[in-house]
Amino acid sequence: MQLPKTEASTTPQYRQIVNSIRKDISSGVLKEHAPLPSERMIAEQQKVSRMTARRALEALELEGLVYSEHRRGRFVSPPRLTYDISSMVSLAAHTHEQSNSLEIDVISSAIADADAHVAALLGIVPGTQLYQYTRLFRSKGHAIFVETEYVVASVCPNFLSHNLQQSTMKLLERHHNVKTHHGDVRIRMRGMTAMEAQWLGLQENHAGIELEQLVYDTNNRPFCLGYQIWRGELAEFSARAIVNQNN
Amino acid sequence: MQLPKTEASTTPQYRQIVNSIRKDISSGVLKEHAPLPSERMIAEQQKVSRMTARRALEALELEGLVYSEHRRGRFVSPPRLTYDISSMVSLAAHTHEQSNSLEIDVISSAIADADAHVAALLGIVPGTQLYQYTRLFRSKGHAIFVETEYVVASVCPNFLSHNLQQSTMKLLERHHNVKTHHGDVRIRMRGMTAMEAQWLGLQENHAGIELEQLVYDTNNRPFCLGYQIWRGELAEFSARAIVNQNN
DNA sequence: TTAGTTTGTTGGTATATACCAGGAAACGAG
DNA sequence: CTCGTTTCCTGGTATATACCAACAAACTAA
Repeated sequence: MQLPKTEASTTPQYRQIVNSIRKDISSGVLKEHAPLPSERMIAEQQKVSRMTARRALEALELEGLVYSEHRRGRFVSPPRLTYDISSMVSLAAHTHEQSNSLEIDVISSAIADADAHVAALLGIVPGTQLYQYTRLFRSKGHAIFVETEYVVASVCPNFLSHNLQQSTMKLLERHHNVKTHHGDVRIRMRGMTAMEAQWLGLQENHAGIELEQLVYDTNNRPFCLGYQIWRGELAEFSARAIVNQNN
Repeated sequence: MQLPKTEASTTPQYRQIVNSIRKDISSGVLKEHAPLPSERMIAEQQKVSRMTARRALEALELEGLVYSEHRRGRFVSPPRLTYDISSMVSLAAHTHEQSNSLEIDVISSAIADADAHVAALLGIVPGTQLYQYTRLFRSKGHAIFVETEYVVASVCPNFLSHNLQQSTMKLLERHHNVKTHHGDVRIRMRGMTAMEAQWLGLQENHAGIELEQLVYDTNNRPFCLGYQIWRGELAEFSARAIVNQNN
């Protein structure tokens, strides 16, 4: 006798676990940043092997509903933070308006020589002096992205003596008379390096979104290059494309 | 006697395999769209279990260097396709210029009633008639993204009688006198649904990037809502943010 | 009270094994 | 020559097991 193909028999077990947890999240049984049951717990309760429980949790991570902190556990993702690309140069100010207070930690800052890649983008000769600094951005205590910026040193002497826990574009405008005209942004998905993952308290290869920002001054010369790597599940980017100026 | 901690002892095996394959890709030993060795092959050659080989390949997928076609094998990702958000309304035309010929398959098209979510975004009452269609976009024979669009029916009677294998914005402009003014775009990372994965020939939960596009006419009324889900490893999005119009 | 240690938790890595389902190419009969 | 079948290959799912490393909380000695 042929058994009818039910949901239980055709849907992989790990998928069924995914669906059940997803329901708990959307229904509010599990709230944002709440810890999920551990791999071993799920395995025991759902009577599956730990590896199967693990697959389910990893699928939820990829969906963006869940994030994992290295060897601490998995937690429910909060609603995504929307970052408006148009306001890129004043990120700190922008998010402040949204009342998503952004805390900034300076991880490192140094004077460095431009390598071939950075030089090409900034339109300078390799070896030119740059200020290079890396900062970690948090919202409500939770790390969201890491940014590394390269600024041509000649346009802003003694740049690193300033407090970098603020919008550097504003800083440049105020103290170095550098006026931003526009920025070119590129967005792509990629896994995180070991370093980036460590900074964000995640595990290597966590799915992230990279923003490459090349900022031009009013003379149409690029003076700043930035790379942001965002936790993919926590971010969302918005932009406006104008098609017809003259209606 | 204490052994010194070498790369071999501290780096996980699967990471070492990742590094070795990555080298083969960047050095050109493995060219774009070339098949990678199978899980079983790697396991045998590198003397690891199949699961370890699998982990390595999955890590490469997440990095974006490799993609997997459902039960066919894994292949080297080609260079990313850059999609300029500013030119969103004329995607087909745009990519044509880039000589990345874009082939379009219409998966479905129908008349439907707006649900609450779509209605809210389009600023109409739920139940309003819409044209809804789903299209698959390919470049050089390889599927890149799937798009579902919702167009308010009243603005373009008999819309579906046209050939949808072209830019629908241009079509609306030419035949229905709908002039696009601007578009609001949102970009986020998420895993693919079973349906989307099937359309793209991938497996459920493949990491993708979703573009939500809300298109406004010159009266500043939204008339078209679109959702694109891109294969994350193949795409890259560019945009320009203007900060100071008057230099 | 405080600083250090112990213990139990978590996820991370790894092996070996089994069977299933879909794709592809070879084969074989018409 | 063409159409269907067989066979082999692929990744997908699943189990059971083991040990490791990082974290946290409880405990313990100064």
